[in-house]
Amino acid sequence: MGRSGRFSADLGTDGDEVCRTLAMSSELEALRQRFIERAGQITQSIGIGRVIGQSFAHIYFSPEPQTLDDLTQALQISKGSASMSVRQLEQWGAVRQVWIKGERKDHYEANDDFGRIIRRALLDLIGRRMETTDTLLEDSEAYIERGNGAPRDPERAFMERRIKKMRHFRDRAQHIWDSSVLRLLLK
Amino acid sequence: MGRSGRFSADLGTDGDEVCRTLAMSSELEALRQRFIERAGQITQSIGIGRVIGQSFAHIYFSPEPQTLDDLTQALQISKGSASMSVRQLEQWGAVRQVWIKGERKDHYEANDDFGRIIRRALLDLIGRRMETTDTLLEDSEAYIERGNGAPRDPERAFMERRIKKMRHFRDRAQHIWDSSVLRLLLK
DNA sequence: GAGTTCGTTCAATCCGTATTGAACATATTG
DNA sequence: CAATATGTTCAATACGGATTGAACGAACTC
Repeated sequence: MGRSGRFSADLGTDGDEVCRTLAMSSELEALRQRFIERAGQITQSIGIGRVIGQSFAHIYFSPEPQTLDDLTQALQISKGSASMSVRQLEQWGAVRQVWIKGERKDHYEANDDFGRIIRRALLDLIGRRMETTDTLLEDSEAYIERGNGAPRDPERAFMERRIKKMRHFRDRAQHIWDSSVLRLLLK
Repeated sequence: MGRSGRFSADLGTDGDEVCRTLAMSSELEALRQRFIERAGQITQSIGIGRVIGQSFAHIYFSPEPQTLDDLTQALQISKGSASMSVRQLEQWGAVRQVWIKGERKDHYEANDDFGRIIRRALLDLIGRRMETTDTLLEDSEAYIERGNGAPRDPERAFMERRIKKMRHFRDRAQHIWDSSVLRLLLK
């Protein structure tokens, strides 16, 4: 009988759920809760939603791979939330799906290489934003270029200076971003 | 009469306002608007509110120092918003107050040293967050330390590994933060 | 000192976005 | 194939934080 006993009908509703997380000492469990709560606060404060952080922390601090149902129960969130948060985490490589023989639900375990996770997330969140501002800067430079022989008014000269400063900063920021920050975080 | 003409009663409502910003070519003005809008989008997306970015961009792209009233009119925001955003910008050194002889309103001009501005803002926004997580990590380590001679259960050993990994990452992040990122941005 | 002009504050409100959950799609079982 | 179990989607909603604006205080004017 053993492992396959989970299919016996007499257990009723969700009798198999109790085995997913072994009982922890209450103090250890309290710390675990605090980590989860804190992770939620962090992700919320950087604007990617509370459940993302909570979900990751829950999986990270679970010895066994966790299912969506585990998340809905542990964090008191909806099925939809659990699904979306896990998919986002997967996209950043923060969790990976593991197959457990004989189980139908999807199980997820945490990646503990934080450097890679944050690198991917930052690339995703910030990387694309830099591009969108470029067109505006280029339009401005085109405008300046175009009117180079035109009569000089102070208004125009002022804008020219400001735009050049922006370009200068933008290029330096790009350089720092590309060469330093990401490389440092990775290894 | 000239400059003091602003006190003459016949001008009524806000006749003096028209002189604050010289008329720009409509194309230049359009670019200016796009910069302001874009700045608002950026600051909003990083979670510090839209008006902060808009206010800074407006001041940055104005040849003359700007007043709170200028902001409320140009950005269509309330007096309160203008006041709060400028105070925040001042705290980060993004704008500074300048005194204009014979004027009662406060005037602000933009700092164009973006490196310093961002450095200060990041220190303010992120710096303090790192501290708050520390206590939790320290509590966890204290717990581990305390029970060092106790009977080993796998649950506990697992948590111990995870907490150690967190600590390791946390220290490295702190190091990168302190030594690299801020220094790079500054000069 | 009464009357203005400005800047600040903070409770009330508004708005955007995170979250929900019912409906749907897909896979699995007997 | 019907029945069940699971994951996903997205329109509706709920919630939190941004924004407002009335009330206040401070500084100035006559």
